[in-house]
Amino acid sequence: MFKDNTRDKILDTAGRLFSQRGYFGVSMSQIASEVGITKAALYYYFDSKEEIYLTILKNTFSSLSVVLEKALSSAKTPFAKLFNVIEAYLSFTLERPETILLASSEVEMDGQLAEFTSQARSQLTQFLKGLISTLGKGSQISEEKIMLLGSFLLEVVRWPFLAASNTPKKLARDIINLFFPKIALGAPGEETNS
Amino acid sequence: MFKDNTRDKILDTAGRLFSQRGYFGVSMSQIASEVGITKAALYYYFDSKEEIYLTILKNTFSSLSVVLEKALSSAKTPFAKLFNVIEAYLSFTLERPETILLASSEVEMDGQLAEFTSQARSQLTQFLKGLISTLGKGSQISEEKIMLLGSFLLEVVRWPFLAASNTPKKLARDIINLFFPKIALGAPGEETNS
DNA sequence: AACTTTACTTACCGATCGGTTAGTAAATTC
DNA sequence: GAATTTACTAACCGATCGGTAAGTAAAGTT
Repeated sequence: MFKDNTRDKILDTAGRLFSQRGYFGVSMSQIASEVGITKAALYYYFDSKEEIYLTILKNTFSSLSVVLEKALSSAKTPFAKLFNVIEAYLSFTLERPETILLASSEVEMDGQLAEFTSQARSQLTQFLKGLISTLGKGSQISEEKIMLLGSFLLEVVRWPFLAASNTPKKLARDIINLFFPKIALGAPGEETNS
Repeated sequence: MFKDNTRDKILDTAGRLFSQRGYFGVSMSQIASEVGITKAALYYYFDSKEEIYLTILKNTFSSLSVVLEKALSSAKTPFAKLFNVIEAYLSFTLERPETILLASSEVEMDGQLAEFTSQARSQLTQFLKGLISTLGKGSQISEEKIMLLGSFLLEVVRWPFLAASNTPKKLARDIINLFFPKIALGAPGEETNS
């Protein structure tokens, strides 16, 4: 489980620190000393502080999209897919608030960072909209609801008191019940095996 | 509308900068130069960077609580109160995302800051819970819903695409419809006069 | 008119910032 | 076993950080 590869250790440590103190709140020396190397060694693996940050973001979003695609294909009915995706999304984000938080962090981003995060965000929104549209035909689901659900999910990771007292499964159930009260969720169509 | 009082100008400018770049992303020199004074002048009005930050937070939360109390007393029926409070809250936060964002910003806060923000947050949650409990007797409203609504409202300010395409009034209506679908909101009991 | 207070500025402080340069012990390649 | 590559360290860079000390022009007080 723990990495002895230095590059990965840098990314893990930096990710944790960035999420706790923000991009500007973390110094290269801090990262280095927590990893147990010198600051110069960071520049052996990365060209700049920004590159470390960007790498963490990209890794996180690529893991997330794998998880979501897996959840999507692990069920048959549209509503079971939706439930699985929401649950997978919640599990992923609530287990690593550190990394997800980065994407919507305080940094008024320049150049690459801005481009990447806005693209990632709209990609996620698109994914959710597409998913919801597969089941929207029969049960009339308003555009407002979809926007609210999308926002809800994109930001859920910021709710520490929600995360603390609920499992992802329970949260997913509550959210589905709230947004789609017509569907009884006592026994969801499929169980994920994660 | 614009302030020529230097102290207020410092708070306005610093608030905007902090919300864009985070606490650590803003330097005292930046604040000073945007205000049009020297860095040393900041220390004539405030003892430290942290004091500026804290002052902004306190001012914002005290304005907010005034707004909420006013909304609460501007309607008679519980549901009209709820609607007015939600709308007032949305108006307030969506109009000044800069300042509200500070309270849940990236800073892993120490001492005073941590104490203040956690207290403010739980105060808001308590306010909402109290409000909802006044109407929860008749219409059964689950604890889950209340928690979700509280989270929703506390974090709504972070949804730029929601804020961009919706008025506070419309958003408030959508949220009420989502959380309390039984109540027809075509014509809310009272209109606020803000 | 002398004095004090207000609202700043200029110039500086040591510490830390992101980043670089030169070197080196150990492992790998040839 | 000589040469090269890997994975770093020690020492340093100019710039900027939060913060301070001393001074000052203007306004207010007595």
